[in-house]
Amino acid sequence: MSKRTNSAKRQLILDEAAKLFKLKGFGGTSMRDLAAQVGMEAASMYNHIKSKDEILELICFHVSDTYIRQLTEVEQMAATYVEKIRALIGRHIQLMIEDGAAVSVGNNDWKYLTGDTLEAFKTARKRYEKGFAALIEQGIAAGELQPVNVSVALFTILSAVRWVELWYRPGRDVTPEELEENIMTILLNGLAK
Amino acid sequence: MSKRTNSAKRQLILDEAAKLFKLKGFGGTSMRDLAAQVGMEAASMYNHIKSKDEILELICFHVSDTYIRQLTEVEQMAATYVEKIRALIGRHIQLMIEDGAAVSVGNNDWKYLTGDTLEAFKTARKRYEKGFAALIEQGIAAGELQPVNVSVALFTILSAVRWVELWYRPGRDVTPEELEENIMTILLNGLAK
DNA sequence: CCTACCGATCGGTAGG
DNA sequence: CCTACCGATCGGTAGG
Repeated sequence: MSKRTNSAKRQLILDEAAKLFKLKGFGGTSMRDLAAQVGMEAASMYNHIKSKDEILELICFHVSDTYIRQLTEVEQMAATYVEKIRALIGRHIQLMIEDGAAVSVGNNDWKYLTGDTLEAFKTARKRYEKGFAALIEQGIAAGELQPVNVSVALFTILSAVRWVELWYRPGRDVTPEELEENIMTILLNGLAK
Repeated sequence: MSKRTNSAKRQLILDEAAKLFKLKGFGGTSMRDLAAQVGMEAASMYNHIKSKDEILELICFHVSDTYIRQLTEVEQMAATYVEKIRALIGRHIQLMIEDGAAVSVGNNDWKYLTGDTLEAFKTARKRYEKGFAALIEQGIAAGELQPVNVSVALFTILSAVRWVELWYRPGRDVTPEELEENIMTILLNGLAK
């Protein structure tokens, strides 16, 4: 039971850290800020985590692991390339709605990682990008997609979806379903009539 | 002549600051880092700028002023809404190619602004968003655009374009013209055939 | 989980 | 434009 309590505290620290990093950036968040949010002294947090850097690592790799798992799921689907891309974008949006703070850290604060950890994160991200790019490339080759530059299409999609994490709140007048449908319409069918 | 020299140094400080903030974030960049990049001691920079916060302000408002000027230009064009939106997206991409570091700071580090300055920046950004949204809304009303949610379309476009600042380098195998054309195709005509 | 504290580094100033 | 330095705050540790 003490173990369950400890790991709950640890998770609380990670969750609050993600929120603060999103709000003020990794560099703009002090361990004293975080401690106040969690409800303990800064020194006490070191019973649950090793360092400020470890917090950043855990959040970043939680996000990149999730992304890669989603890619693997979609790759194994029996579907057209358009359907696969649609499924991957959908999962992307879903993750932002469910875990926006962590995604924000993985998008913006990963650059504060150092050494091997930084390299490992970059590698994970590149792997995801390559997998996504392959879907687009095959979709073009199969005649399902417009013959655009693959890199441009990839980053336009990944980027187009990013604002959700900054914007979406449960109180919005747009439901997650509408949101997903609207974004999908713009990216796949275009805004113009 | 001494005035010209001084303001050139000041500009150099601002340019190097934008690059460093983009690379390491405002919170992760020290005045000593910046001084080393500029080629003087930290203390000496205070002959050219008032504070670290002033540097951030100058960069952020340079960007927001440019955006608002571009919006005004486009609003005064005699053209269809689709053409206006196309023109505004084009200017957006152009600015990122020409002044990517400053745009990055205006996108990511504005949150380190404080007090009235922070409020003024938020107001400028909101003004730009409202102007852009109005173009989309009128485009839908005129039957030129798909009847999507205006906020979703606005942020999808603004966001879709943001990766250019992270990705574009003169050495890329894509020219600025191709880049613009490809992004425009995806956003306006859609990726799917 | 806290009090007390460490060395390092921060943004910025004084004085020349 | 530099040397020398300020008070404040940083991430983190010792010891209980």
